[in-house]
Amino acid sequence: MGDFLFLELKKQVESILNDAVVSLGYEIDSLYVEASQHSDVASNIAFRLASKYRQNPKDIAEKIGNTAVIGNNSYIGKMEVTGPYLNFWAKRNYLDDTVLKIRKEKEDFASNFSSGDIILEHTSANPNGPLHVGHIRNSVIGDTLSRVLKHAGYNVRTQYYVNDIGRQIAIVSWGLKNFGFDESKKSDHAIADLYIRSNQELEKDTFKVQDIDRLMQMVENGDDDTIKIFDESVRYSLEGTKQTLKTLNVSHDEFVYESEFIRNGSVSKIIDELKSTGHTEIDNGALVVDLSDYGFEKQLVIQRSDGTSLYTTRDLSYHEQKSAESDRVIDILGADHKLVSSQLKATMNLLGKKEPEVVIFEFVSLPEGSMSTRKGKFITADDVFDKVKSQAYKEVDKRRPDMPADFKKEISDQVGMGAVRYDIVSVSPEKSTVFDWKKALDFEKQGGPYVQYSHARACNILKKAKTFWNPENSVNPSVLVEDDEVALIKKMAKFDQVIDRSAKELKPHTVATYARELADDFNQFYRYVPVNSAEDDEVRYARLALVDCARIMLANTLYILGISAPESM
RNA sequence: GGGCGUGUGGCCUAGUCAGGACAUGGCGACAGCCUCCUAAGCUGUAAACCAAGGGUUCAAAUCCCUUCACGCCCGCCA
Repeated sequence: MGDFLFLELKKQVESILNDAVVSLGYEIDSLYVEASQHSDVASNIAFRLASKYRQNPKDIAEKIGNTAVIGNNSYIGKMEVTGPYLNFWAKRNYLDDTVLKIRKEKEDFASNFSSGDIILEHTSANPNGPLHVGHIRNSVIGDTLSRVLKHAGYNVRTQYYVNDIGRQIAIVSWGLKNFGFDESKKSDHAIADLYIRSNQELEKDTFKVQDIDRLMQMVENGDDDTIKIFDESVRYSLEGTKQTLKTLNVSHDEFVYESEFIRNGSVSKIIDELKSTGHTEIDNGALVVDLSDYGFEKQLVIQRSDGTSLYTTRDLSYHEQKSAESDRVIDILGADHKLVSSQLKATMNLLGKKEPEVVIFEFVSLPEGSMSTRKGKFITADDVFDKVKSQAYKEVDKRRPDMPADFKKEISDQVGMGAVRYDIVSVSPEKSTVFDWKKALDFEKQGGPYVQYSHARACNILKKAKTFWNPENSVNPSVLVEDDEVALIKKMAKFDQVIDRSAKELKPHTVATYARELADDFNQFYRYVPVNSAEDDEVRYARLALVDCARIMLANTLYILGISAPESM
């Protein structure tokens, strides 16, 4: 029947509609088949044909309804014409196949339908301090997206681009030389202290700014001692960042260092390539690229008048490398990169290279304004995680007072981080948000913990059935006829569409919405349909199989969201 | 000044790109439910005509125009 369920059903409806439309002599570009609240799938194609052919949409819908032929060997059970709408319902075998398929394929259900190599860059925060609540929006979006794309079948490599050569690292290194390193603190926090303190010093005494310029020149000229201290600064900062990301359940396959591109000659290579396009010129001693063909009024500076390279230039080299090593390049970037990323895309295009697909997310600000590492105005991710986890501990303690402390600790860590990740990923990236402690610590209903709880409930039912039911036993899914059972099965069947769309549109938040809906349907079922106490054996076993399917799907959805799925909580 | 993004019940939010059948869900409020599988659950009530105004269309939260508000950005920082 194909690899899909909902998508297969949709395809079949499109197919019979297309046959009907063609045989009636109409021409149309799309069949407008979508999921509907009135049926399983519906089409409003009659409206489109009505305006095109100047006929009554109801008549057209009627004609199509009379012409369309539903094959026996399909998922479509019923077609109904409701005024101008064409409604379709799935047949029983659609539900049965869904249950059987999930039981058979488990976490591989609706996966591996795409292929190709993707390099996905995310987080890439400057190594001059700890990650703050804005950075982790990048991490969560990037990590979730990489999980979605992997499930879809892509070979995804995630990269963190380390800016180890910029001005702010020079400032940190200057501070490290002058003030020393505070061993008592988490390394990235100690680096932030140095960065903030150094900035204050530099503001007071502009003479010292020359020190920074000198450090930058020395590092670009390959001075060993300077490189060493830069590396040390970066290593300290990154060490802390990696810990933070680990707590968030985020990991990168590779860390790519910006300085590499200067030292291995790629930067000078790309400058030559740009020159040979004929679109560069010298402006006040600096080398600039003319992007007016791409609608940019201002020229892009790629080399300073003192001959040193800029971030932009090194980023071009980095993208040249990514472009060569993969089929698709995806960047997750904050809203402040909108302009530079479109300039980068234009320049890549000018060079005749693959452009990155850029996912932009809007800013996270504080109630008192935007964050700034330099001014020390930020809330660190570590701080949020700690507070959320201890709040979660209180919640667990309240509900499961008799459980041992290590259970409470483990569950509260999972629930706390689940709440954080869900909270971040569930809002679409293009919305700017304001961080609010009260909201962060309030485990609002129907967030991460809600989905986790639904999963734990499913596990609990199965645990209770262990003595008399084996998940490997074959069952007859056709006895699952209650409304709540059918609704749950249909929701699970739609997983293929969710992954497909999320991967195509690079929108991770749709998976969060789906997770919530799936949990809704499961809880509904849980409330109204008895499983272990069902009177009939065949029914009980089929329901256990359904619970097992729900367990698999909830766990899988949580996995894609990077949230752990506790069996008990 | 210009560019990009956002504006949905008291608060947060889905839906907007591919216009259609009663605008999604939560928080908060109010009223209930321990129903045998964990009440981090479930049920019900009140509450938005989708920033404002115009336009296109048989049909607009969704497309176009204008205005307002907020956020981000605008060449030798990263």
